[in-house]
Amino acid sequence: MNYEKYSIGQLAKKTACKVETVHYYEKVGLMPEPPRTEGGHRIYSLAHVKRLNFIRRSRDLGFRIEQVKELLKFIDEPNHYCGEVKAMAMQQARVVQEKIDDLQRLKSALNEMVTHCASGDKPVDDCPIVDALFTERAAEHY
Amino acid sequence: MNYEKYSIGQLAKKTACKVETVHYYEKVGLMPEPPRTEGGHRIYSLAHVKRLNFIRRSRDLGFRIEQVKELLKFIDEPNHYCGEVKAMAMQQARVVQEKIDDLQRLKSALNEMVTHCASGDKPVDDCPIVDALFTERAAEHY
DNA sequence: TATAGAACCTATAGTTACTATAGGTTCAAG
DNA sequence: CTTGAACCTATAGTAACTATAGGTTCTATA
Repeated sequence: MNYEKYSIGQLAKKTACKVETVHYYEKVGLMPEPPRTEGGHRIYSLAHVKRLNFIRRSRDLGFRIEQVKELLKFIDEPNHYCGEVKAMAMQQARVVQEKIDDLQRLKSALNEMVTHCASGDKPVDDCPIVDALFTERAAEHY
Repeated sequence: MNYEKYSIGQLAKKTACKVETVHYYEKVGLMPEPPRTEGGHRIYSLAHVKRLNFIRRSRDLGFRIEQVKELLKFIDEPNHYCGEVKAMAMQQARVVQEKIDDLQRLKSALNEMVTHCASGDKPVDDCPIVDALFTERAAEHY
């Protein structure tokens, strides 16, 4: 009962995705080349809406385009098991956790700098933040 | 007593920065054009080492190149006060906190998906993770 | 001093995941 | 039938580098 057709603009609106991004996803092979009107305009169906939702959600979760391709392969090809998808999700969770840890360290460093800079009315050459930024880096000792 | 001179390769090693990156920083105006040998090779001094350390550390802390330029302006120009630097560090700490929050949400979403996917031996069309990824997005309701 | 090869030089292209632009065509409403 | 929104393709731009090509200079050793 759902044989609705969509223009690329309608597809984009339904998926909170820009038209140019849909073009781009087609170019890099995430979205298939859809049928066209006589005049050459793309015609999409509900399956395309779902697929684009999948892609956008995966991207939002931090999967890179190549990873999204792998996820889509699991869906497009028969004989794949949920475990493969689960493994990718777990791996992605680990990657995200590492990014969080990095950012936490970074924030601590910034906060510490700010705390040491009590007044803010010193000239810049006396600023503890600037001092900290000039500190030589670990690589110094290679 | 420190009038040592460095080639670009030595500078790069001392700052854990690639030679190409130094070229790049010069091109975009973070590093000054240094004196050259007769043959055209760049000659750096300790001041350059310090400046590059400052740049790299700022970048590591998540400042964008344009922000690093502003920080350097505070240092290069007279009559700036520590407070300006402090304000930028505090702003940067806020930006970092926002990124952390985003990633935390993202990780929760991934973990929740993984938890719902108990066994992993189901075919992909039954996978709760795939289901979740197909879920239509908020923008649907625009 | 001659020479080999490491290090340097410039300029350009590639990376990621889009976004923006230009210049032209088609569609749909009135 | 006209108008203007939406569409089309192709190309360039974004951030912050990294990599490559093709050529020159420096420096250590014979």
